[in-house]
Amino acid sequence: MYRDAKAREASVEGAAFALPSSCAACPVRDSAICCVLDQSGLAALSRFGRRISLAAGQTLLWEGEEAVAVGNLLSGMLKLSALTGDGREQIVGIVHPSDFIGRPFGKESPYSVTALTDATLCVFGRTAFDAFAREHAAIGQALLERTLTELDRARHWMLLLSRKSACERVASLIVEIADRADGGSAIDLPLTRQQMGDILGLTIETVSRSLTRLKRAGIISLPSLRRIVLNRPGELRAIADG
Amino acid sequence: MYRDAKAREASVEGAAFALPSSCAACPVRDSAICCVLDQSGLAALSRFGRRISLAAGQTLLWEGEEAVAVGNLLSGMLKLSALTGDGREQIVGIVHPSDFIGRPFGKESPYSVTALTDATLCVFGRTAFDAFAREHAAIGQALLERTLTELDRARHWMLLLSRKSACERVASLIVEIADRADGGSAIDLPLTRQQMGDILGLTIETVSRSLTRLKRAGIISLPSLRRIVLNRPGELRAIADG
DNA sequence: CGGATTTTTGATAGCAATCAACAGCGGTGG
DNA sequence: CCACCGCTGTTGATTGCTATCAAAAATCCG
Repeated sequence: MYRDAKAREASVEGAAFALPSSCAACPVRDSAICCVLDQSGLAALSRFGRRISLAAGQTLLWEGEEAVAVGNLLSGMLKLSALTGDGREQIVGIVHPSDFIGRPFGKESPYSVTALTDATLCVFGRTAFDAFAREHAAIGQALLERTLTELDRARHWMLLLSRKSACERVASLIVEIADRADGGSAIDLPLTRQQMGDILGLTIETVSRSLTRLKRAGIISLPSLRRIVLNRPGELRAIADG
Repeated sequence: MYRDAKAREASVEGAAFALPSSCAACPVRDSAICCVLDQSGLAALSRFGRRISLAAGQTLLWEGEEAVAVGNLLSGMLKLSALTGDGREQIVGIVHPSDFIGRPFGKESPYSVTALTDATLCVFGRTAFDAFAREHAAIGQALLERTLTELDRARHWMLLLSRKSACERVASLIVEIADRADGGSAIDLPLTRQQMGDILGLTIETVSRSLTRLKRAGIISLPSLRRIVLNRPGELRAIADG
C-alpha cells in the first residue's frame, strides 16, 4: 500500500511529501470534500478517482438513469436539472468548483448533471465511493454537512419559485451572485438570459424585462450584457427579500 | 455509566432487556433514525432526549432563530415553512412520524417547524446531539441518507412549483398522498385547502377549482370534504407528471 | 462588413390571484 | 327541534402578471 502511494508520488514532478499525484495539483484541494482526509485516506481515495473534462453543454448524468459516478467539480460550472413529462425544464441546482456532485447511496440520479461551461471534474465510481465513505467517517460527516447546506438552499429556493414575483426573483439571483463573487458593487454574470430563466422559473423575455425595470429604477446599471453594477445594493436586497 | 442505564431501565414498568425506558415504548423505534444504534448507543442517546407534545398550530422552531432542538416525530404531522419579507408563506417540507427534524450542525433554523396536527416528539438538545452524531458514525451515516433523500424530494418539488399548472400540482399532491398511504384507490386528506395551497404555492380558491375540474373530468370523486376517490389513477398520474 | 445569435421591446392571450358572494356543515343555545 | 352563527369550502367576476407570439435592436464572430 505504501509502495503504491510512493510510486504514484514519484511519477509526478513537484509533488511534495506523500500527496497523491493528482491531488497535489488539484485546484480545489483545500476546499473540496477530500480536504477532511489525512494522507493515507487521500491516497486510498485517489486510487479510484480520475479526472475528466466536459465541454459546455455536455451531460454527465441523465435524470432517471443509473448514477454511475460521483465526484468534485474542479473548474467550470454545472447545472442540475429536472424535466416534466412534456419537456419543461427547471434548474434545481448550480454546481461551483469544489462542490460535490452526484447522488451517493442511490442507484439512479434524480436529475441531470450538465456542464454550463467547459468544466473539469475529479470523478469516482459511485459504488466504490459509497464503500469508501462508509469506512471513512470523516468523509461521511463532511458529506452530511454539505448535503444539509444544499437542502437549506433548495428549500430557500422553493420559496422564491413559488411566492416571489419576476422582479424579486431576478433581484434575488443578482444578490446571490454578488454575495458569492464578493467583488463589491459590480459583478460579471456567468449566465445567459436563458440560463437565468431556467434557474428562476421564468422566460427569457420576463428576465429581460425585469432587468430593464431594475435599471430604469436606477437600482442597477447594465454597462454591458454580462456586467451588472449595483447602484443601490440595499434597495436591491429589499426587493430580493420580498 | 452502566449503572446509569440500569437505573433508568429499572424505573420503568415493562421495559425488557437493556432498552432505555422511553425507547422501549417508542412508537417509531423500528423506523426512526435511532434504529441504527445498538443498545449502548441508544442508552447514551436517550440520556439527553425527552418527549414533548405540541398542540396543532404550535411552533417548535422559528425561521432565523437559534435552532436549539433536533429530534424525531413520534406522532402527528409537522410543517416546515419559510416566509418572504412581507409575509407570504411557503411550506417547504412535511414531516411524518419517524422522520427526523431540525438542523444539526447549524446554529439557526432556516425555516419554522410548526405542528399541523397535535403531535408528540422525542427531542434532543442540538449541540449535545451534534457531539453524539460525530462520535457515532452509524447515526451520521443514517442522517446522511435521510438528508440526501430529503434533498431529492425538495428538488423534485422545485420542478412542481416553478413549472406545473395548478391542476398538475393538485394531481401531484393527491398522487403523493395516495402513494404514501397506499390505501388503494381512496384516501383521507389530512390537509385543509389552505394547507394544500401553502404546499403547492396556490390559493385556496385555485386548489378548490382544480379539484372540481378533476372531479368534473371524472378522474376523482369527492364523496366528502376530506375524502378523495381515485377513479382513474392512471390518468391522474399522467396529469401529475406534466 | 455580414450573418447568426442573443437580447430587448411590443402586442396579445391565458392562467391564477384577488375580491366578493354564497353554500354546506357543525355547534350552540333558546 | 330549530334558528342562528362561525368556519371551511365553492363558485363567480375581474384584475394583473407572466407566457407566448412577433419583430426590432444589439452583440458576437469570422
